[in-house]
Amino acid sequence: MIGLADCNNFFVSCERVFRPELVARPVIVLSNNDGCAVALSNEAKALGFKRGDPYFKIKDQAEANGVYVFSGNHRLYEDMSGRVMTTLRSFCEEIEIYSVDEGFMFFSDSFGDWADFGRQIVRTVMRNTGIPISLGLSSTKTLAKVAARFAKKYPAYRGACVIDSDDKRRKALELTLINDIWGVGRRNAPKLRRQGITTALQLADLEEERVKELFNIVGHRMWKELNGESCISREIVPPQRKTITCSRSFQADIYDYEELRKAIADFTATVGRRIRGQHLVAEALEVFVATNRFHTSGPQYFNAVAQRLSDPTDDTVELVKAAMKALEGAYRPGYGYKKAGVTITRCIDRDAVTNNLFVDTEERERRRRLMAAMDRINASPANRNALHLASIDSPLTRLTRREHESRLFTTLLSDIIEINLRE
DNA sequence: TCTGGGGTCCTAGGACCC
DNA sequence: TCTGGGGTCCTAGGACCC
Repeated sequence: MIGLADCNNFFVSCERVFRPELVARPVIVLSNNDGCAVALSNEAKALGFKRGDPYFKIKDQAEANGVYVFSGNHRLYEDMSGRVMTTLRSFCEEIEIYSVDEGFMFFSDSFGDWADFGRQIVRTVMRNTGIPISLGLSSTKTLAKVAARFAKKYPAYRGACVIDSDDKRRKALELTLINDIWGVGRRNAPKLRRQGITTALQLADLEEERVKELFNIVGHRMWKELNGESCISREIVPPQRKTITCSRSFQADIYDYEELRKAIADFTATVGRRIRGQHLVAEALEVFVATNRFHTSGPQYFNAVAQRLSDPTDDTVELVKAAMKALEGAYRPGYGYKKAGVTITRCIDRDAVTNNLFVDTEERERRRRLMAAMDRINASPANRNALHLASIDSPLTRLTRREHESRLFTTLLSDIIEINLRE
């Protein structure tokens, strides 16, 4: 049996844990730079607000409706996610952390009443973390996803829905629209509809030969999964990252090259910290800059320039040097840049690197210790970025807007909630 | 004024090799 | 006049996911 545990309106639920008065009230969490709505409570959805709505367009209406608005506090959400996963792990042999708010659970033992067991998991996660989840249980990942949708949609399931017979499977697929299947996106849904396929059951009931004709191997895999044949692999140990990106939109367009250099250096320091945390080194990176794509009246410009590292490295100083070189290639004066970023495009395992014969190993070791010391000091929530390269000057925090940020309730001692006790 | 960020996989086509 | 066949690697773009 495979379970999919999905946190309900996750970012909103995280905020509500520490602001319980917001339960049953409309709440919206915004993306970076307070740009778009990315998480909405059911009450906010009922008012007509949608995921992806630009905040400046809905701001007035949100205020008029008494919607509580938050800037994204991702360090809080990451920590809450860890707590949820820990509880899930205590119920199954293996777990795959699929995203910040979803985990696949793998059970080898059989439990008599799966629905009952599922509800026990849901209740325990709520008790341990304060986060409401929906749990789907079935024989494949794709069917577990379908089940979780039902668990979320219909309160009668009390959080857990099980698809463990062919009858239930067919019924569930009949009620599932093609665009609600995991793996069918906005481009392929219309294609399927043109074939006369509107429900998941119609897709599942196609002849296998017909499926091979119509779709590529992704579609074929999906078809098997819908028919109960599990073929999407479990990823219990997270696979090694292939790319690592840090990019941001800015509050206001940047015209100044020096300002852009600082921002890129800051992004590079972030990917450097992350690459070291995962025991990887970079073989190549890429820097991109872009003007505001919504400003159709002004001149548009986008460019991305790649830069190889002669020696694979995880050293922020080396990475910043390479990024500055790439930026030189990408930058054109005269444009207002709205967005920029850095991607490590080739990550390889640190231990798999063949050392360059001519590298100064003593110097390299000193630098490694310097980076380790810097990471150690910066790791504490209270010291966030206390140490950084002089070229940076923390634009990441300076250049983006976050006017509704909540506190680090779970990781910073000075941010913990206060409770007033009255007689 | 104000429109997110970070990933993966698949496929087609070009470069290159023998 | 006549211009192969087969393979790998890399990259860009598309589609999808959260």
